[in-house]
Amino acid sequence: MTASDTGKTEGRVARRRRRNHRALIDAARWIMSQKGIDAATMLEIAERADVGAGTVYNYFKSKEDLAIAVLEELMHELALKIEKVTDTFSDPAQVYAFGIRTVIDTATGDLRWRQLLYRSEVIANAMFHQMGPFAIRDLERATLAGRFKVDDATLTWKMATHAIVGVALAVTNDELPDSVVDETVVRLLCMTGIGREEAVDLARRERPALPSA
Amino acid sequence: MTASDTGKTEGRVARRRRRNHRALIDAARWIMSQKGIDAATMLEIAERADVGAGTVYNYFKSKEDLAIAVLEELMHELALKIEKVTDTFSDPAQVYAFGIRTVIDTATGDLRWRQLLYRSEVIANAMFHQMGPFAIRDLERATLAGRFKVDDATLTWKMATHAIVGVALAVTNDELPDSVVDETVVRLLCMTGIGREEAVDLARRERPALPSA
DNA sequence: ACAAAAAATGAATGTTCGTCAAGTTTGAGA
DNA sequence: TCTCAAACTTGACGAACATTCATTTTTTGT
Repeated sequence: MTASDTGKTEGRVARRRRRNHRALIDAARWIMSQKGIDAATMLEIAERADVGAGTVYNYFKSKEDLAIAVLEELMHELALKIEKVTDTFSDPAQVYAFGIRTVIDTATGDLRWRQLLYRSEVIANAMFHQMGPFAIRDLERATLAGRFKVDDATLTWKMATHAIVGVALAVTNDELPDSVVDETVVRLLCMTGIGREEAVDLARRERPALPSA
Repeated sequence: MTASDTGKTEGRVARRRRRNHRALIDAARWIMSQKGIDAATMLEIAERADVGAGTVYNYFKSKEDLAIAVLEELMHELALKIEKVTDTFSDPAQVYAFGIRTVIDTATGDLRWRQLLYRSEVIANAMFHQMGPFAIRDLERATLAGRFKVDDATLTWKMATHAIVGVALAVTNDELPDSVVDETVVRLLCMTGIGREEAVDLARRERPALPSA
């Protein structure tokens, strides 16, 4: 029996492997989003994906491995959606502003995301509470002393900064009023060097809805 | 029998409560630092603290609760140590630079910290890989188009930024060479508005050792 | 058609968290 | 000093779970 007898050239096996892989990620994504990573059980995921309990381990080394796959996919999809919407924007600053805003909104408003990011909340909280007050004071002093001014910084770092801060903010706050998100976006935009007034303007501009699929 | 007969006015009970509380945090801290939060078992912690397995739950609602207490204490202690060293600095910019550097160094170099911050690694990684490339590109475009310039930003946000980015960097990289940490500190300092040359200078200055206790 | 290789299966294993009934300590009043 | 109720401690226990593995099923090459 040759490959061409059993199906397409690619082979049934490869196709089934892909189907199972997909089904597992989909199942894990659904369940983990509903109950959080810890509360989701491997058996439940396996059942929903319609495979035996042991089969999961042919596809993912461990529960953590599976959770990573889910997180990566979720973030990748969000990035693509943002990409799609901003494709039509003419102002590149607006593209960026929309991206930040959308990441924050999604992490704040979508309960499924909250569940998945849950654990980082603990760490972000501890950081804010324990290190924050000291660092703020030091920064203020250095600025008052005229030692810190403003200068443009490396793009990569600004990016990392914005993304992480935004999500940390989103995950750390239970009920984030719209006005706070607005102000946050403005402040993050200010860090890019744009003036505050323009940042306010950018943040206020109407935002198209994300594509749902 | 009055309170004064049984010990100090405060009472034996309160004292034992404090002793146990301390012993539990100490034990949890030791064990969680060695094996990570997940691998540390409540029984092991109880044994090391010299209390019954059930007693832990009279002091902490859950394992997570205990882990939070440990994290907060650890970070608070680090903040205090930094405070102590920088007290003698004359240049406030140097105070800040030292703080950043020390947080990064500690999170990178100290295996105990790595263990405790472990889970955020997953999220930070996913963020960097999935959102990073898009955000970088958007930022570049906005900058090339002349839409983003440089301006001073809110102190609080810069603080949050620095702390989180530094730790994310530290936790996300397995073997971080000194030169990379140097460069990182310089970049972070640049974001405060100080010029690059001075940032390099600040980062290179000799750093006193932290107090060990 | 057959046997060897690969994958799937789900019952069994070994741990773990958190609970709880039973026992112990505490300290105010008699 | 003795008594008693409230508060605390204890360790055995139950339920739940991630992961393993011997067995069965499917696939592949000849």
